[in-house]
Amino acid sequence: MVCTTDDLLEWKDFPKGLRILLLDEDIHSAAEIKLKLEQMDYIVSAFCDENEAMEALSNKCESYHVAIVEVSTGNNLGSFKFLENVKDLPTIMISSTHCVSTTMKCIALGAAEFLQKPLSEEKLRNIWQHVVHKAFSAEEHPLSKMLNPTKETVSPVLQLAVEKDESKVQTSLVEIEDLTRSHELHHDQSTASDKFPAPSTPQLKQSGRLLGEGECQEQPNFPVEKDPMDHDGDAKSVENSCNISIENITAKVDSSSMLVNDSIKEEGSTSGSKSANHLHPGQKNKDSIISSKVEAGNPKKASTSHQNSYVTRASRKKMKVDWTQDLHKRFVKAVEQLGVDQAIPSRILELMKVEGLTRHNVASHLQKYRLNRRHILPKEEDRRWHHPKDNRHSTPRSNYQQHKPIMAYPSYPPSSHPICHVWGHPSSHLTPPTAQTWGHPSFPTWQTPENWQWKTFPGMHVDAWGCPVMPPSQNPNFTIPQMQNNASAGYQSLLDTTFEDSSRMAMIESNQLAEEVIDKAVKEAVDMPWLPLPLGLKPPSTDSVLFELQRQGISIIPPQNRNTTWQ
DNA sequence: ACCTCAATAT
DNA sequence: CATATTGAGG
Repeated sequence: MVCTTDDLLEWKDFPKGLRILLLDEDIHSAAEIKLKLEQMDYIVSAFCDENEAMEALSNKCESYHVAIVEVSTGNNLGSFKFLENVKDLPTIMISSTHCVSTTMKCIALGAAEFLQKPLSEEKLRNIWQHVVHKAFSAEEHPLSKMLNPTKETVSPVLQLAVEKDESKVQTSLVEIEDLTRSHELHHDQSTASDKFPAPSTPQLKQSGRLLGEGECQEQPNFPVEKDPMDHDGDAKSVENSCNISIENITAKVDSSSMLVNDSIKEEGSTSGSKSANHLHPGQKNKDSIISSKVEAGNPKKASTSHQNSYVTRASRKKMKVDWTQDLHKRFVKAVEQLGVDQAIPSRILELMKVEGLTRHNVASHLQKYRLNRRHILPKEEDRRWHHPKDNRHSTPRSNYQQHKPIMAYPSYPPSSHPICHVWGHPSSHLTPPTAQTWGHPSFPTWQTPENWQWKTFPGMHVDAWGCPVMPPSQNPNFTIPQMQNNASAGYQSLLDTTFEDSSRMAMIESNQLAEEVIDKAVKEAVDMPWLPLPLGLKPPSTDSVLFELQRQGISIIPPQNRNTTWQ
């Protein structure tokens, strides 16, 4: 995004000073257009050579707000190339010939608009709208892309007068007309908002979630992300960055939804608005707008930001984040990347790279996530640890085990490669065939009960909410004897002090990871006796185990073990 | 400033 | 009833 909404809000006489990159092979045409644009107080850099233009772009990436590119009959390729390379920039294609297919192609490639020469002043005057559009849709509200741009962009304005009644929208549109006119006189921030809807940028995003929240048995989980590249983890990120946005977040909003919310977050909130909110908890949400109150309570702020006040305040509507499969996948990925115990909302948020998602959303989700883990893991633990037979032999330590593990996280080092996810961590070669992960009929949406159950299987890497990596169809009861005898055995020597009765270990529904868990726990207990025992243990990922083993100087792990283990 | 937990809303 | 959001406390 070249221009943020904040930028816009602080932009005094907005369209003026907009920096335009103009690319037209015809030097005369270029000069002509440049002149016109400059008459409107735009700042124009004209280029006749696309390479020069692109170079200029790369040199000072951020210094253009919009690009105007001529697509001449002879030079389609160059223009397209340029277009594809500047996706960040709202780009307006111009041409003297009218060709539908060319137009379509341009639009498909991300052009904001296609204008036919000659360019009237009318046409040129409004190009700033694309900047605004970009700013809004790209930055603050990726969500908006799935809504009708017009309606939604208008909404902040409408909110001044309208609650949530669609019918009133019509009437309010009139008001907007007025605003539009008045803005011509003095451009203030209202400009941004009232004219915003204007650009008729086609929305090519075809995906979007059509399904409400109903059953939708079909193939709800078919990766809504049309992004087949996703599986490569990160990397990739063409010019589109790897951020996901709209498609994967579904916000249920009423007509007057969000806009620029985020101004709320940092400065906007301050003490003023916040206290205002708190003072009247009674009416906190509902449909009431709190704008006036806020400004009253905070005169200073009001004065400086009154123009954007409605932009800021109008967004007070809550939007509900629908944690789709993909979102959740990202979430889990992030959490694992950080290490379950070190995963904090802000970091997760960063890693997820989902625009429009707030820290609160993540925190909330994290809360649930942890809750579920705690819920499921102790049960697992109980099953494993609470073998009545052994009570007699129990050392103080093992007595400890009887306490219900409440705190959750073992502190094994974060694994750089999460092993497998239920819904697939496609980058992992260990991932089961895709048919078994997501997209398969037997694995419907993550919201469906099946997926939401915290089934765990011994030895499986615990994903998401403590779900096993493997689809249930796989034999859940497999065991891995080898590990016990090899690495684990050596490893165990470190632990003898604590677990003298290895017979008990054998009894434990022997699977490798259970062993590892124990080993790990005991090791920590041994290493750091002053700390309370790690509670709520879960099977560590293979990576972390290997890491630990290596750290201990044990690097002899027959490769076939891993294969058999995870196969 | 942020994280967590608990309460509350949808 | 489950899940998301809001609010308060650490």
